[in-house]
Amino acid sequence: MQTGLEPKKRNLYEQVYLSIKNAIVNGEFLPGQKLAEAKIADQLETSRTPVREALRRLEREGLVTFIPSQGAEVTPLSKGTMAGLFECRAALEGLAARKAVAHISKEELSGIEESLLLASHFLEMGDLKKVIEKNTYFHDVIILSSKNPPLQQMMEQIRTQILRYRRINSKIGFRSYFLAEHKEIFQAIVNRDADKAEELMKNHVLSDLNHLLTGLSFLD
Amino acid sequence: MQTGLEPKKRNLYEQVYLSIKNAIVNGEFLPGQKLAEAKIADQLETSRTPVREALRRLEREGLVTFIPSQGAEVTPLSKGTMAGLFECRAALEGLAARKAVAHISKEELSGIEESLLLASHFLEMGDLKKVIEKNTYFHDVIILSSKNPPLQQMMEQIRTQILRYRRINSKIGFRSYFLAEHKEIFQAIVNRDADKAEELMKNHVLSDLNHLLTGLSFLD
DNA sequence: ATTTTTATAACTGTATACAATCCGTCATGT
DNA sequence: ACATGACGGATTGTATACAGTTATAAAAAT
Repeated sequence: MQTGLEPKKRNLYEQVYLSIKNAIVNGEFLPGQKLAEAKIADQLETSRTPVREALRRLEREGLVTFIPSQGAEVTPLSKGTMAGLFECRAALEGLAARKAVAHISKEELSGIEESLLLASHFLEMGDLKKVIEKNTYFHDVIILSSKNPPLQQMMEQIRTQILRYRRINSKIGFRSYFLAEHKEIFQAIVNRDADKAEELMKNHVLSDLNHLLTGLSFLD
Repeated sequence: MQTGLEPKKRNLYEQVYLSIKNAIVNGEFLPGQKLAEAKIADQLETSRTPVREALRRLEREGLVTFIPSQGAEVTPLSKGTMAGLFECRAALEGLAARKAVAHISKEELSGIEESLLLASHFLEMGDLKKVIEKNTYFHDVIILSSKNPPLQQMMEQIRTQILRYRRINSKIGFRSYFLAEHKEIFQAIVNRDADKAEELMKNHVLSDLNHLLTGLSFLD
């Protein structure tokens, strides 16, 4: 629906998709909550059609679960699912690190190097937001430099799902040694040691899982 | 659309989904072919709505690609994508084998053992259809026994995509030693050797990739 | 009081109508 | 001859109407 006053937007369904996605990841829509199409369509001042499409796409990403003839609900959270997601992430991101050794470019490498320095800097400054940003960038580059599109697509799905688990216990600070681990992985890639890069990345991810698990005692 | 004569079907969209999926995997819809919603809706004697939903779901599984404002097309095939898919499969199915060591049940184990014997039998008899069936069963059980739902879901997506590449060169017989590899993996699981099970499974999958690549010289 | 039945409301699933966009063709001008 | 632009057809994107199903709750029966 276009009122004519607002700037014209193409891809209405994309907007709807992003709105719902944010609402879920940020916890405005709670796990298990029912998502009635008409209600959401009203809220976003659009019709049911784009909402349906958006919900289907979110189902694809695991954020929404469809129950036949009963509609969609926000996918519930569980420790078991989280562990499963992290195991997959460890396997796939380990693979990404391995492939990165062969395919990463000079520019990508120096991008990582710079981000590591900046992360150290922001960590000293206590700017956690920026630290997380650089942390994410590190993983972004390695996944991209794997030059494996199916891998990238799967990792994107996994990461959005994992984000929900991070958000619900954002109280937990991050592990102090994650930055040292990043530097080690970086070194392994620079040294063209694929086995080591993969192994370090796997452990890094699984260590992240353990850290997160300690803060989620109330789940399941 | 219901004529009243046919048996009543719920989940019309499910039917549509399966029809299109089969058409793609079996090569009736060719890679790159444009999929006009209205045309398909006519063919299947339904309306555009279920077709749209089915296409979105197929997009999720990588069989269909959407180009904004231009609709859907059958995802093209490429050697690069195939290699990417197999690398992911190797990583994830390796993980599955590792987890199976910890989680597989007595029944699942004897199920595998029996299927291996049957496969040997059918191989001697030259019943390739049955051999492939037992082959698939072997992988099914291991993936299931990983007891990791996200892993299972991803593997399902990967396997349907890979199926397309198998179909286009079904001329290639399978490798004679795949059965021996299955037996080795089975032994590693029985012996509770997680490292070995993972390693063997990875190599098994990558060997499958190499075998398939030789028959696809015309791709890309 | 508890259970069963029935009616109604709410919602999903499907069909169709309408609007916006894209693509190709043909005409016009240089 | 070639580039440019306007028109028309086809197709996607969106809205809405309608049908079928499920859930809810009130009424009836035990």
